[in-house]
Amino acid sequence: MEETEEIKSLNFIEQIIEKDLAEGKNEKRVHTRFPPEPNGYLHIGHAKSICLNGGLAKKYNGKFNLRFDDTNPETEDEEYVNSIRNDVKWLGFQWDGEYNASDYFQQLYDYAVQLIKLNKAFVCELTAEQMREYHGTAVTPGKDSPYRNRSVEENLALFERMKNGEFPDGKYLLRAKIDMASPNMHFRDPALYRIRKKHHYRTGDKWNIYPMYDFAHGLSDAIEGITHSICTLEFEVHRPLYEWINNTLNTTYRPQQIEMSRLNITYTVMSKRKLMQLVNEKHVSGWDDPRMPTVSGLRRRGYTPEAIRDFCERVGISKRENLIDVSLLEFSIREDLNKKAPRVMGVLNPLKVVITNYPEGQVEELEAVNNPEDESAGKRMVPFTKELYIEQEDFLEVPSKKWFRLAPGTEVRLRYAYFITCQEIIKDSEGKVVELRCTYDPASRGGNSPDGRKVKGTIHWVSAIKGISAEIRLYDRLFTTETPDKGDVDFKELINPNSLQVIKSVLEPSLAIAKAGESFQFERMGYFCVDKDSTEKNLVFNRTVSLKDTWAKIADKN
RNA sequence: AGACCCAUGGUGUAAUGGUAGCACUGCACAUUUUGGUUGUGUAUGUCUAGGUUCGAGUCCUGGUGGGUCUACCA
Repeated sequence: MEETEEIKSLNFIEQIIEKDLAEGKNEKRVHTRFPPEPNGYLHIGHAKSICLNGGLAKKYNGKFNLRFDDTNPETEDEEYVNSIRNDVKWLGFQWDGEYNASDYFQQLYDYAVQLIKLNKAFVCELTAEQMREYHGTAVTPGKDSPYRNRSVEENLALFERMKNGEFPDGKYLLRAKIDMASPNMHFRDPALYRIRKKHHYRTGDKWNIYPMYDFAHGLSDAIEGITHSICTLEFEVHRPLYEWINNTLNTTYRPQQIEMSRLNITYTVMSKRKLMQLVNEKHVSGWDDPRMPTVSGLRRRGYTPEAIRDFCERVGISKRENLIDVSLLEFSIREDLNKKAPRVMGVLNPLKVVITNYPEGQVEELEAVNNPEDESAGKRMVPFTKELYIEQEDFLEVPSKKWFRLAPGTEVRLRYAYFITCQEIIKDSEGKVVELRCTYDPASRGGNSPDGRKVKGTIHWVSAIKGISAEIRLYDRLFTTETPDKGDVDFKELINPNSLQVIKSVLEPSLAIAKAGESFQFERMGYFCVDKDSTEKNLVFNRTVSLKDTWAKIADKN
């Protein structure tokens, strides 16, 4: 046990933590946090962050906070807070403390006052356009604001009046006094507080000024005693400012910001802004549309927390740009569902089969295994009748040499039932095959012939009279290209028009009592779960993911 | 352009100066009452040029390529 742990390699963040621990840094504490802004639903990139931060706290016997980074009253909302809590919990993580940046508004204000007193901040009244002008560019230094040398007293008075709501939005701005010539743009007297007379979903109308991210985030981390503050790569250039603020204000705790790369997955987009657009412009049915890479969408699609955690583990932690093949996500869910999902038979696209030598009106209950991967799942009975449905794609009038399934004159096994042989094809006026006449071998009951005769193919089936109908929603990737948000065309033009296909199918009767959220493997077809739209009268299933289909690959090649 | 960051098979990630490994994907075979699962095998890799060293994916320098920043968003 001890040995295997030592063999397992550490990611770069774990290496930093173990070094800190070894050096006795932070009183040997590990305290992480997940700091979402409540302005959208969580996606699988957030899930990765939750798994990392929550997992690190668990691994190093530390603490893990959930903190809503609610410093922008214009975009944030309670609805998002609730969905975020729900998603984090569902993923299997329990936070030690739940906080809000808005809990610290008074402390943050006091810190700002302190900064003014240290002559490290000033009230500026340049307009946004003027600011841009004074800001300089990457190659040219900026210019000092003409308001930069106000007295401490004047700054204090102005800042207080900003707080008291004496000025309109945008009139004044509290800025740090650092260095307008710094090559790091974030050091060019960054904005700390802006006037925004907006109702905040938690603090109401109490505040007329709101702190900016750079000011609020590092201080919130310090206030909570966070030791390792993990964020994504785009905040790398903010780190000197993050440290400047905590060092200048001489906070008790000095959390360390560590940046890692974002998660990207092929054939989807992973930015809240773009996901929001898909929702608002009705390209999907909502944040929880099963095609969305949101936690709620994946959940509705039938993904399990275990599969998502496994995926987040597999993608790894690093600082390079990456693009994870969506097949890795599919691997994780297949692996989990393969162990757990009960097997059933469902015919997606039915083709009628009449067993000509089977007694009219007879119903036999045949025994079927619920899960070959899990003996404890037990067995069930499936009704067999003279008229059945099989999958349209399991019959081919002119088969290739590698075809194992049904064709004129060939024999196949009906799973858990009988060997049948196709004797006759019935077509409609357009030449489409609408019915098959087959004979069965009564001696092959259960699926084995006493004479040892072998069949190459086993296909699934459902009794035509005992089967139940259901709506099945088949999902495909939401976009037609691997990286819809790269390149010149607008990502919405790359939406896959066939990402949702709704069909009417027929399922074995045991599924009549399936509950919303339950997952099944429809043998040979894939994993399906009951959608929340499902009712007793109209069963609705989502296809979570198809099974690996070796035959489709062979067929594709020809 | 300036600052910062990154560079290992198709993809992702290990190797912490000493045999380039693992996973996904692909391909092949075996097993199979799911063309599923499982098992076995296999293909493909250290961006480049120098340097340090007995020895470099790892350290140093230059180049190249990619990313980020230049919001009163986070």
